[in-house]
Amino acid sequence: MPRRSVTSYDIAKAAGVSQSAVSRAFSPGAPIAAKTRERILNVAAEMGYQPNAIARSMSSARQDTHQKSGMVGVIVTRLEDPFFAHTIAHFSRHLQASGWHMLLFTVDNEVEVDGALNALMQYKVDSIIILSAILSKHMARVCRDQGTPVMLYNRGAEGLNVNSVQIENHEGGRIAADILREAGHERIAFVAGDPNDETSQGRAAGLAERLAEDGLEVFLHETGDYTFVGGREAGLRLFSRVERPDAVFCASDVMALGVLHAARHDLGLEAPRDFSLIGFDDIPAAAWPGHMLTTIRQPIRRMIREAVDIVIDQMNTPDQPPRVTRFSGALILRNTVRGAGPGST
Amino acid sequence: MPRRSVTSYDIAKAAGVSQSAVSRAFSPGAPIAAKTRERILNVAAEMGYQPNAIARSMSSARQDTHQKSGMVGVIVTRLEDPFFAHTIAHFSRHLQASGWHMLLFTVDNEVEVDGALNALMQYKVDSIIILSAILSKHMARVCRDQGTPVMLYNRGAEGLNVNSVQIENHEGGRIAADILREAGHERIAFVAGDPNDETSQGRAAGLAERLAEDGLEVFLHETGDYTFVGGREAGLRLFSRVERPDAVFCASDVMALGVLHAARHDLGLEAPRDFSLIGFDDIPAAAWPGHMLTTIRQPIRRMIREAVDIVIDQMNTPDQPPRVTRFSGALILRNTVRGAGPGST
DNA sequence: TCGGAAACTGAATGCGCATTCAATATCATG
DNA sequence: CATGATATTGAATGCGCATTCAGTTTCCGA
Repeated sequence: MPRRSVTSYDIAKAAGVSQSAVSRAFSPGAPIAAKTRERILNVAAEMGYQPNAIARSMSSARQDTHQKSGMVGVIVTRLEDPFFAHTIAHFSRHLQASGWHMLLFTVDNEVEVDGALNALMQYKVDSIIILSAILSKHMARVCRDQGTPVMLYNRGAEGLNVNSVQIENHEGGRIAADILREAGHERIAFVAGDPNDETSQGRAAGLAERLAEDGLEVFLHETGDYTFVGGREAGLRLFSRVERPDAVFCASDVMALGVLHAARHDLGLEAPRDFSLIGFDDIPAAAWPGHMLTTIRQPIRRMIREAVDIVIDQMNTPDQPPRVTRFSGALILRNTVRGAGPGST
Repeated sequence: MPRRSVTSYDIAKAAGVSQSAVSRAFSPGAPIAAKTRERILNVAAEMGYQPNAIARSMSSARQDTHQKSGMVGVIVTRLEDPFFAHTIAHFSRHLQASGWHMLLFTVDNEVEVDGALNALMQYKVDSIIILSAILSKHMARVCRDQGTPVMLYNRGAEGLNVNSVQIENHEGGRIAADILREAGHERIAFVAGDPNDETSQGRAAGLAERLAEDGLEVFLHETGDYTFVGGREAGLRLFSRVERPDAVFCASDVMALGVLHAARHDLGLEAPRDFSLIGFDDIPAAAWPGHMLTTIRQPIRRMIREAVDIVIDQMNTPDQPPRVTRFSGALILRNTVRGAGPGST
């Protein structure tokens, strides 16, 4: 049952005008008499006509720069993570509010990114946003050659010549170290997400640097895979040692909550009584009454607005140099660091 | 700087063949000599050519049924909710694994659905999946007329003539009521998500029905807006009454966790000592050691596989009658219901 | 009232690709 | 070696729309 959908020609015929007129009726700013436009729009509404976005994009290919598909490609890892879910939700809303649509890819490891990127290029998306994943030099070049702006969110862009918006990881690590040192801790452990990724490494480096200034070293290094379960296991390992850490800094809140639950419910240890704990991100669950996790907050609303603004700006006026923005995390004092409660500042 | 991207013509010229040949080289099953194809693919690889998905979709419009864009439109509400984040993550992976791409829309209320739907139709997506939102009769008709399969996930499709995959809400409510009655509870409160939506209502109805069989009524009705904060506030209201409920059934785990944290940390009440608590969904946080929430699990992997399978099947062979599938929730016994621990079955 | 500018309008064209159709090349048989 | 069958190939075409270009109409001022 080949049901062809209504096209601009059908409307043209019905309204007694040319196809061009119909097209113009739907193009803001196109030269067409107000009355004509209105009549056409009425007919179109009656017949349920909507311009075909695909065809639109096709025909715009003749234009100056390149095709405008109206779509922004977004590549994300670990969408099940509350932090990313929030991030995507915000991206989606912002993009939509500005009239852009989101073509979403989930990837499980950084190798898949290239595949997703390829698919995105095939769809001629007008720009690409990559969350927490690495971009190969090769694909960075390809995108640049195509004139497709790329935004690396939550990752740096050293030598890649693309945009980037991220939190100051190193600085965040320092802040955590600071408050922990102020509280008098000396055996400070670090729980990495993925020890090989830039994010974790930056936070660890900030911590180590600050400790070094006091002649200290990171007491123990653990890995929690950026998950609750991983954090919980890391916590179990950490606290089963003969010499236990007296404070733990986790590269993410989810892992910190894992440590907290492990300590409290598996081992009977309480923060901040028996140890201090700091997370990173400030996800909603960090503020739950039973957690009250002290953490470094990422200003994700501002960060996302910035990322979206940059990308939109570059879609509108191409060939701009890439922009790199870093945001500072803010220490959110709750109840998991000794002597540093919400009121104590 | 109008950088036109490489087209099939460029490859044709470089490989000394016609454009048709290039097209065929990229179409599995097309009549073309193996040697020719190989040569073309090599040239293409060298020149970084990838067929333009948009143009592909355009040209396929001449075919039998309708355009194939290779995209599935997904509309979601409350993406920040862990339950939906998980759901979307699974949808995304499944769809990708089968070679489909996901055009994602986030909507904040059910009115926006129509807008998103319109945008989706403009992009000629090959099918549409709607998560937890209502589809208007009008748009259902439009989609049907266009031949675009629609899947309502987490919502029924009474009188809409579209596909639907959802959990048995009513049955889930009964199961919750059952275990609570077995535990001897009599003052059972219900915390709705949105009291007007089908999901919440179904769960409430199941609860009420089962209680009625014992001559009981739902002790108190509260609303938690499907959020942690909403659940927490509902819990506070519930437990500040002179006559407190002795059990609470929440329409979602997030709200149940809100009730749990409120009871435990704001009021010093403990489950199951002072009251019993059951949630719905079985999100990861329900299993955290500090929560161990008894709940009704949604088999979301199976549900999503089913939803995706139906949709893909209908994209491949159009004009099938809509399918409706209901899944049963499973009671997951953890530690928030009196006398019904994990080992007690 | 008339000429010219400004405002509209329609015919024609191409975006990049898949497909049809006719032509050519290749092959297996008798 | 001839001949029909089969495998490949290229030229031409259209998908639905935006835009260019060449009219055609309308509006002003003189």
